[in-house]
Amino acid sequence: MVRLVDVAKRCGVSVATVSKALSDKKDIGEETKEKIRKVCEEMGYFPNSSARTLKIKRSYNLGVLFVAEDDSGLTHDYFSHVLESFRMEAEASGYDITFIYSGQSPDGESLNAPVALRSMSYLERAEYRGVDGVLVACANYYQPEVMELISSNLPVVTIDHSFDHCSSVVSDNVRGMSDLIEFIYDRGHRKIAFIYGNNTSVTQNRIASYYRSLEERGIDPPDQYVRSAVYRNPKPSYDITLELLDLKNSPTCIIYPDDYACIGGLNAIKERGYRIPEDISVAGYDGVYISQILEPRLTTLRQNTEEIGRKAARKLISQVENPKTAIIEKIIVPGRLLEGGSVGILRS
Amino acid sequence: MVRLVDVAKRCGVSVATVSKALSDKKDIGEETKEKIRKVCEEMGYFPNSSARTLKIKRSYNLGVLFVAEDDSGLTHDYFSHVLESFRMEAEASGYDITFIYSGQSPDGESLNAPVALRSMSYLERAEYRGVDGVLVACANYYQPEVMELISSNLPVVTIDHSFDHCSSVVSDNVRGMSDLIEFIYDRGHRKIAFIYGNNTSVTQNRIASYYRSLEERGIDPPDQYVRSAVYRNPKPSYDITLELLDLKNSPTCIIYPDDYACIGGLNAIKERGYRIPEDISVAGYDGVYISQILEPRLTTLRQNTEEIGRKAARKLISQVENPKTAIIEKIIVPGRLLEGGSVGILRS
DNA sequence: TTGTATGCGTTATCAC
DNA sequence: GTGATAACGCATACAA
Repeated sequence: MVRLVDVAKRCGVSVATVSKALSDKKDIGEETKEKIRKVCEEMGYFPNSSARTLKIKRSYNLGVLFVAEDDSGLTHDYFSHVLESFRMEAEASGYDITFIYSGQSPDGESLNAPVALRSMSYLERAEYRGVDGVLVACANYYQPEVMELISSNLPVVTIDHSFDHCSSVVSDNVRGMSDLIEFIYDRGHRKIAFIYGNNTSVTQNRIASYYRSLEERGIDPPDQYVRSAVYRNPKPSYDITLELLDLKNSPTCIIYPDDYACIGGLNAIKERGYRIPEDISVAGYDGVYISQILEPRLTTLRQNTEEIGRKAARKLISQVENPKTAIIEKIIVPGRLLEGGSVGILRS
Repeated sequence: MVRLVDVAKRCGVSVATVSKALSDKKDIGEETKEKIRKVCEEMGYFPNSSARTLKIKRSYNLGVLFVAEDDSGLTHDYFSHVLESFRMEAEASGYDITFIYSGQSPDGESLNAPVALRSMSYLERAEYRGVDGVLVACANYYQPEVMELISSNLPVVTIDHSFDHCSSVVSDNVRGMSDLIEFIYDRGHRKIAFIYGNNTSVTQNRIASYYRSLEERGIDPPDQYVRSAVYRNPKPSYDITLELLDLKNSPTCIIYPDDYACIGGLNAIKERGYRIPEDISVAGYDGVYISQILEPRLTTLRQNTEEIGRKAARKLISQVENPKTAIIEKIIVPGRLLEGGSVGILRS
């Protein structure tokens, strides 16, 4: 590794001059700057981020905390897309990304901790690594450890959940669900069932929006139509679908927690010998890749993960770079209806 | 942030004593150590990783480089699973993970670079961040920038591609394909087509293994049966499937590049009005989640992503921690056949 | 057994 | 305009 002093020697100037030249300070002569830049190029000089961070207390590194309910971690379709977009935007602004996790190994002992101390909380880990800010995406935001991080002085942006004291980027589930209902209603459906996922604020918004959208259209769905299942898990949706199909007053369209869960429904429907969308209509949520390569393509609501990730990165970075003028903000990102072909037109 | 000097003061000892106590050096009294540890706990002390890294030249941070062909990045199913497993193993050993990327933004200028210099190569970025080692997963390993990284002195482990001078963890594609062929053959199929993906060493291994496995069974597949398509893209596989179905001597079973591409095949087959597996059999590759919730479940070869990620982390860390005794090694991880139901039994 | 002093590579403050 | 020099927080060789 070539250091500042190496290029200083080569240029016949002091390290201070080189440092200032590279920061483009105005008290260095233009010719000197030019020469120094040239030599840096030649020698392949880049600063040492640890030394730099130590000195200026800015790491140009962002932490990412993701705690899924089912430990799916990075393999979670929705989050991995958000993260990818977040990463690209952060990178474009010169920031690196480091995962944050608590040192809590399964057995409660951290094997190779930097020092012989108890394991760190998320916040401690973030401070230890000196990240400038943290992106938090979480199934359950009310874990004490997560709350500690969110309540800290570190810039934090949360995904799909809002706190008073911290900016957030949330997918517009209210609008999403109402768009979905509108589309389904307009195709003639009146008996619309909704199988929802695990209890989170996202789910609550979707349920509320489901009821409200139907109410606005003079529909009061029976309780049997609103059922609880599990995100990304086809089995519960499969079971409930069979039950719904067996109702004497069965729905003509079923909305699922998400596209994966919807596949459980597809299997149940196939098993009963019904065709989609001729005999029964279905809709998913998320608009994941797979939903659009199935035949028929799923009617679903594509969440705008690119935009969510990008906005989250921008917000977090602006908070890091302008702490004074940063305002707490809840950014709502609308999704887009993918019409697909799984919701049929109902003639009365 | 509470520093070493803070706990030193509180304990009435010097920073050196505290530092050594925390590193559990044997030249510090047991009572002193105990007291220091207690105070650290109370004060919530944790070291500053930048300072520590600067001093000892070990960051306990691993870089991850992933360059996909299609910019799928983290959203790539196979890699995200490998990475998740890698991450968990690394974390269990006290390592953090940072993404490595070149500062090359689309327009060739890095907007917010630490200093006014040209953008960094992967290697330069890794050195800049001071990572202890790098995991490389790449569609094309022969890019100069990737080669530079792999040829450097930094410990590197590659995924699914081997170089002489650098350890690798590879999925056993030869065995995987032969297991698949064996299963299909044993169910009575003799006319087995193979649609393969983009040209990589992985693909080459699968093709070779396909030919060899058939040859061992006295089968010489016609050229029309071996076709080129694209990974994770259903369209090319869809098109080719139609062509295969229209052959006068059409195959009884088609093997696809991967499970996603296979879905393109399913659609083509459905469109022709054929049933799976009664009229035609199909097999995928990868064993992604979706493949096992479809009906019928796909016959496919599940790559052991957990094991690949875990082994890669272990290998990389051992290389970092024991550079002297580290041996270059190619670790081959076998997959597992998922029988599914998409390959039918053929009676002659 | 503990403390003092030095340096890791950088930036920033102040002289010159 | 440029150059010493003192931090930043930590680890270690060496003194005590």
